[in-house]
Amino acid sequence: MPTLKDVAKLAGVSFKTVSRVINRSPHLKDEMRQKVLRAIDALEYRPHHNARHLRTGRSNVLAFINDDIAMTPFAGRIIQGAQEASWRNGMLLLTLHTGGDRSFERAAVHAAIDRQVEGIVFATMYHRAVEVREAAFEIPLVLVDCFASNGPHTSVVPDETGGGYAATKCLLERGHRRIAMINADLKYPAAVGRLNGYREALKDFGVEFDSRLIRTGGWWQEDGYEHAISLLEVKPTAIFCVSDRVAMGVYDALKERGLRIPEDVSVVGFDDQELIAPHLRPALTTVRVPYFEMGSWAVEHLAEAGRAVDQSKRQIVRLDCLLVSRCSVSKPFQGFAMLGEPARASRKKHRA
Amino acid sequence: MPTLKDVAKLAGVSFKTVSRVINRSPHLKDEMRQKVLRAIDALEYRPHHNARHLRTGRSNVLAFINDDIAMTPFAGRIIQGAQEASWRNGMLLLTLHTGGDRSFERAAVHAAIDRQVEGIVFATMYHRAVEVREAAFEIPLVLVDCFASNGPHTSVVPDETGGGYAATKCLLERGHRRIAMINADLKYPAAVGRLNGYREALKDFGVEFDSRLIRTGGWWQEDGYEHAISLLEVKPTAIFCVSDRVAMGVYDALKERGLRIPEDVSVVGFDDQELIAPHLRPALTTVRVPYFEMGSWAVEHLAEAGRAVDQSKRQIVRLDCLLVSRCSVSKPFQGFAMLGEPARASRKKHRA
DNA sequence: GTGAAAGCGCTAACAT
DNA sequence: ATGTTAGCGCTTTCAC
Repeated sequence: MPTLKDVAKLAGVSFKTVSRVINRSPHLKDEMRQKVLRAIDALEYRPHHNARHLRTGRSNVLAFINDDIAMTPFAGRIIQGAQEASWRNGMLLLTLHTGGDRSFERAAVHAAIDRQVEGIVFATMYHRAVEVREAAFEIPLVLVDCFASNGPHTSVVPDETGGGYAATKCLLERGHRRIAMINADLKYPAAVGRLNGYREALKDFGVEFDSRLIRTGGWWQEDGYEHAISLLEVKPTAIFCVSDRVAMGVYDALKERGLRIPEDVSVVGFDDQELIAPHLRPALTTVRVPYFEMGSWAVEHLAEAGRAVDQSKRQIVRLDCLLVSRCSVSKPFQGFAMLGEPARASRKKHRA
Repeated sequence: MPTLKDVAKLAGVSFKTVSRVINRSPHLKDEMRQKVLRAIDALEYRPHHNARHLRTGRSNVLAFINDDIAMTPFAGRIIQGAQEASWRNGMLLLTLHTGGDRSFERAAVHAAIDRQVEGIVFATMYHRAVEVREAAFEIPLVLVDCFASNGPHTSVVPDETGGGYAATKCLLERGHRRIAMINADLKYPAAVGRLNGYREALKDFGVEFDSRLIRTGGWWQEDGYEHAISLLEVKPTAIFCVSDRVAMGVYDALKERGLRIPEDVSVVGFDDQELIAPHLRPALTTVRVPYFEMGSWAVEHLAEAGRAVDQSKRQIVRLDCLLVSRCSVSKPFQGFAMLGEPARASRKKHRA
């Protein structure tokens, strides 16, 4: 690998002049610059990034640490956002995953710091509280899809409440009044936020909250299936699901009972999983979580922090969760009328 | 940040002695070592990794470059495998994604080389041929889930044929003879391999290949749905799907026609997507693709190459695709008998 | 405008 | 067994 000196020798200048060319120093004769540029080209010289770093103290590397990347396609979107933002800012990402192991988490942070990363992005695979280890205090840190349970730390999370509101509103606007919600356990911030959004929307439309329309459990297809079955007794005209996977289970249950979506029951999901939502029959109306944007926000924030080191103003930023309209929502029972079937009969079938 | 010299001063030794302690040099008095260790502890000294690298020429960093990480949960498994192997070998991973953009790919490789990575793992989100850019020739390279169309390069891919064989065999062993396959376009190596495996298994069981049982198209639920509908005319007792997503579509079609899985038709998928396969009703029997293992193999190979630099013996390694048995496969029509229904009637229903 | 010298934090080679 | 010197490839400071 050629070095500055090799280039200088070939160009017949001091090696400092080469350095000046590379760093675009303004005080340089043009002929000098051309000579050097030619030599650089000829040797295919590329600056030794780490040597530069040793001198300047800037590594231009960020660490991306996450608890588990393999189990969810979300992590990929966060990384992608972080990655693109890094690239824009001339930085690279050192990625580490901890598998959720606390002692490994500590080791990962240390490994990153030892590599002189300029900041750490810590992302979790679902929205939750995390305890920030002391080691991470040494350098700028941004939490993604999680927030610190101990002390203030900059963090970026989805606006779950806004998402729940958007999902419910789209149902209310179409005329639904008996809207069920299949939620996850309230120990999850996402579940709490989405329920709050649901209640707020109800209130704004003057619909009274009815706890009999609420189910609470897990995030999975199985949960959706079971709760949908039990919900049929309460005769909802629409079901808001806490996740796309729950919505999948709801689809199964509804179809099994001979109910059509959206003619008989409208369904809204949450997550906009590209592998699932657009490919269900009918394609699922759902809420998009801004994973990409969170990853990118985190890195942009870190890059800014590098310039103006004001880590003092720590904050929790909530990014919008937007509704993605597809085909699983319609007016209540409209489909029956359109098909020419007597609305009463279908109603009976549904509510039997 | 404290340096070697700070530690040396505190411990009252030369700074080279400290270096020796850190690098576990054998020739050291124990009292010396203790003194130094105490000073290191007191100052919370941590070696400056990049300075060390500058001297030794070893960065202990690998680049993980992939075309697109966000669109598939597979990428996460590859990264995870690569990551854990890196950690075992004292290395870290610099991740970059190219978004499939060729010029960006080039830039990414250069950025990685400029950071003095010791090797590159290049992974694709689905099994395919890639053209390796000249830039990548400079340092050790391993291709994951893809292979080089130009010249020999070490690469690790799934054994698609073995996977197709395993899926088909499990059906044949249960007594199925009319086994349909919903495949993807044959421009994909995965589709070719899985079809070959299907045919090999058929041959081993003395079953003649029947092209009317084959459908070719895309990877998605929609494809599965449409092909399943058209397949019902040919009365298969089992359907082998090229992907879990295709299997999802098949489930939809079968259920819509009142056919039960596996009682009326057995279904096998491919991919073992943890978000889908175990949560379908019934849980999907499928074939696991060794993403984790491929990622980890790539890094282990690179780490070995670092020790014994024998890049000459380039190779394509195929890793096993194993069957994951769940509930979507049974003997042909067995369910009808078990339910006490006359087998003939059910047969009629199915083949009508 | 250009060059010479110093040094970032560390390890390798040679002393002692 | 420990210390001294040199230098990895680069940028910064300060002469000229």
